[in-house]
Amino acid sequence: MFSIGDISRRTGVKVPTIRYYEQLGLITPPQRSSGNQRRYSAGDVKRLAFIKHARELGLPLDAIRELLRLSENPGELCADADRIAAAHLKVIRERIASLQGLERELQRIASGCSAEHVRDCYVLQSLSDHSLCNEEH
Amino acid sequence: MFSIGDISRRTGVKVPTIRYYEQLGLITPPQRSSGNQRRYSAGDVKRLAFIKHARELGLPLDAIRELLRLSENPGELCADADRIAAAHLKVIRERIASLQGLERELQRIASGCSAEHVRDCYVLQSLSDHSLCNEEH
DNA sequence: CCTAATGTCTCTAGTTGCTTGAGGTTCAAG
DNA sequence: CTTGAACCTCAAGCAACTAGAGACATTAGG
Repeated sequence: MFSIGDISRRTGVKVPTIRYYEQLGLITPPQRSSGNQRRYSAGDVKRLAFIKHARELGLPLDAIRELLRLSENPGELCADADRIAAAHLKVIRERIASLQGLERELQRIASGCSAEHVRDCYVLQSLSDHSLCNEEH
Repeated sequence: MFSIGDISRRTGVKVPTIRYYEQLGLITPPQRSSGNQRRYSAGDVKRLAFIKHARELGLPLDAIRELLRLSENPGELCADADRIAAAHLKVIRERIASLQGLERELQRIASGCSAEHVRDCYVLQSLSDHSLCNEEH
């Protein structure tokens, strides 16, 4: 039996976040001590670690909810889990591509300013005037 | 004199977002028609376009607020504007690097599953067991 | 000039994934 | 038995909007 602080240290998930996950229904309400404090089992720790790991990989909570649901039915086909992972990979790749566009543009703008005063600042001019840009965004 | 819908179409910023920016003090409250509707000047359009462009580049609103303040004092040194742009570029690069780490890991996980059933699913196993990972995250 | 359609007004609440705080109770060590 | 840390609930705050309700304004067509 672990207190909420115990599983927080074990999983790296902060205490208020654990309570928040419980509120969302991602983890089931654990047993309580006689004084109404949460007492977790080893299974609860595993489940929370799963959530933590998935969050570190950037998966949104509703995808995690679905993965948890799947992992509770070991006999089901795992195509759904693969699909969720693949969809998320796609999202991440799109996000990277978009950020790389911004990176190029911002790099160009930020390195293009050789002015001293705000009046001639290329950064500010670029922001004012979209036509100074190379790419779409 | 432009209505809020006019400048929305001109800048691509949605109507409720314009009102939201006014509420935050990013744009000054415009004049009003006799019937209490907002009426904007050409200067307001420029300012809003500036904000839009900066948002498209991913700058947070408080950085934009600072850039707007700078651009109103043309005699000041523009080092601050350059610094804001450079700092944001750094943030973007870090975000890209972090996402690329996730991409590699998720790619590995997602392509490593050749199981049929959830019980043997490599995706779910990887999420349960952090030690199956190659990199930190 | 009237009417209908569209635009605009304010205000509130919802989104995602938490974090922070207030005000109070319980637990564990000494 | 006391003290200090950990825990409890509930509410609100963060970024950056978006969505909806219910009411008023504007404008184009007839």
